[in-house]
Amino acid sequence: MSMRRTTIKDVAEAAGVGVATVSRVLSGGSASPETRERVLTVAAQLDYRPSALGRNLRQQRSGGIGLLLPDITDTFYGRLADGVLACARSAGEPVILGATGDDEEREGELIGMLVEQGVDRVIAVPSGEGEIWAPTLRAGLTTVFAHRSAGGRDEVPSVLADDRAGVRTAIDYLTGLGHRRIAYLGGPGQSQRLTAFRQALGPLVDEELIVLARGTRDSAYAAAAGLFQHRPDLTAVLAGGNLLGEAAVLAARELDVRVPRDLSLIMFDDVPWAELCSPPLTVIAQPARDIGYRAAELVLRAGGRRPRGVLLPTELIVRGSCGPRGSSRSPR
Amino acid sequence: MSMRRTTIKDVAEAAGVGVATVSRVLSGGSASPETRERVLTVAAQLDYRPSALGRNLRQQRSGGIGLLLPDITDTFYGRLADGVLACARSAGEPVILGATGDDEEREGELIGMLVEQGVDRVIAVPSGEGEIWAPTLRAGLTTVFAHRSAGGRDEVPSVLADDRAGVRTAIDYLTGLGHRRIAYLGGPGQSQRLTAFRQALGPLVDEELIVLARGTRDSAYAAAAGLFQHRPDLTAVLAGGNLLGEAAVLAARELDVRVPRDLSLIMFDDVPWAELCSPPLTVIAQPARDIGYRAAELVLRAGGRRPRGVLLPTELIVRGSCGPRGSSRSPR
DNA sequence: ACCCGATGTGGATACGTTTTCATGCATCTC
DNA sequence: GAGATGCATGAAAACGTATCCACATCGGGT
Repeated sequence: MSMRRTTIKDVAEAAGVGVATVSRVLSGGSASPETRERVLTVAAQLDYRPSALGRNLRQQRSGGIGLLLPDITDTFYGRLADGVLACARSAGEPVILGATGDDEEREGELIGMLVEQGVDRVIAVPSGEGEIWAPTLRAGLTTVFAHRSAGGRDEVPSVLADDRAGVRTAIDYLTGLGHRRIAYLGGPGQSQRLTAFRQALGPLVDEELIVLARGTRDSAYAAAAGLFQHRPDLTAVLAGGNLLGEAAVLAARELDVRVPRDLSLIMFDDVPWAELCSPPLTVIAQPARDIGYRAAELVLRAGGRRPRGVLLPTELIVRGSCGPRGSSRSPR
Repeated sequence: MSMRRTTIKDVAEAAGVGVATVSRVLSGGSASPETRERVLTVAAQLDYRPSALGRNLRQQRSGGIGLLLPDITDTFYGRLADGVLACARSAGEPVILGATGDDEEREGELIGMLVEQGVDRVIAVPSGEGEIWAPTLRAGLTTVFAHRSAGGRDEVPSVLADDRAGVRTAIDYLTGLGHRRIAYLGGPGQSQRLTAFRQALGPLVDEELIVLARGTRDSAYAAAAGLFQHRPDLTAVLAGGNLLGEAAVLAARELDVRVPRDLSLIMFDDVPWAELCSPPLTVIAQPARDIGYRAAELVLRAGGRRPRGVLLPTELIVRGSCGPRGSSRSPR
């Protein structure tokens, strides 16, 4: 009833050769044409599939590539994951997914699990400053950071969107419309964007208009609502992520702040619903899928090389959520 | 420089026992209290982590669980995946993710890859009627279907949302508002919902008002736009998924069909942006995360048992996209 | 006092693969 | 023609673990 999987031994026997030869033929090693032919036909005939288990044990690594994301529910990371999957599939490599929830401890546990599984190639959106990565990195784990680079760990190549340029064009656009009091709604692990914001705004920057939220919807909403209530004089907001943008739209509606008349809104990340909003949201589009794909490429063809990171362009997509500075909302 | 991982042998040596004993202690087998103690402390001291590679090869299976989804970009599947991840993490099991794109061939390839990896437990949203699953199923793969059940394969337990009830309440709601010409926008692999729609509508059903799209945004938009243009007399639409709903909103806006005045719209699946739409979308919420979690539970504690499937409740969330039947749009 | 069962233990084996090494054979070089 | 060189090949080892089996020890029952 339950028959054993056909192994390399069966193939060798059926083909009348040694197992070594079969292994060589299937791994692209050298073999005489007739032997190769025979082995291949026999293997096909027996529907032989090499067991990854045996191979992994032998070469002390499980081919797969690990993917650690803060939240697979976020469409941005969904698209990123999709890119990774696409590239991995074309390479025939399995992808092991883990959700860190932007929590360093959980991230550490997941890394441990990956190592235990013999995974030696990881793509990650690092949660903290990357201290957790130090020991594993030293142990020889091929790592590529995506979307965020971890502070100190600049030995890890990273695939990033050009946040600096994105923020700059957004700010230029807003100041060009006459805005001066511009707020920034930030999420976790985006120091890059935050400094770019400060830099782009220059002397106009108002530290009180910079609000950071944690990764959850509630936290984002609280941050947005608090900001709007506390500073009715602001006329424009840059949301550093689709979650923040969603919160901003929601809070604005709740507090009767009209967009774009009372408030101009730009959101990082172009999501499908940005067009469905009313008004449609002006966004800074990030090539999420490409980020994932490129990261996978990097981690796959890193043959001991330590490739330089990649910076992908962003694009300002102007829709309807920004307008010229009108009369700022009247303080109550 | 590069030192070998500590193996079970090292632990055995350091503890002065045999490898078998160490293995037993760590696997919860029987051992004398003092031996157990000693082994555990030594193991902790050496920071020993059992290699999944060796274990997998030995017991001819790689603990992990496979997860096959049509599209990880879709927030519904994102939430589903999140549920699976949550459950798997609490069990310490890795999750191997694959995106089928609702394509049977790709699904087959992915199954093959999983089997090759030694994965023997799979959660899948099956693409077709499930014929591809027959051989693998017979080979002893523990499988649970999520969100969809495959036609013939009723030997596979499945975790589903109660589509029938969801469709019924939606239709009841719409007919209660006076609607008679109700259209259905369907996606791939949802025969369940479609038949429920026909059944709930009874004699009112108009086959011309049933439109099926493929899984892509373009296809969904084309279906919606085509439907609206072709049949200006319809007054309500049930979209069988968030992608279809998105397309419907977009097409309606493009064609100057006002919601809910000209057209009432109900969408399957409650997504965050449903509230951001104007008007906010009335939806049939599905417990996507629970579906994933329950499926993972099923597939994890299936100790040879073949558990019965699970049916999870849906909920009609009334927002602002449905209204009483007004004057239908005037045919031009 | 003897036997028997229960219990704890360690040696040995097997899992399927890749890779090293030695062997045999054919071809080339001087 | 003898030695050197190259190539195809198979036997064997190794990867780290779980489990089978044999053995020893101990306690209790007859």
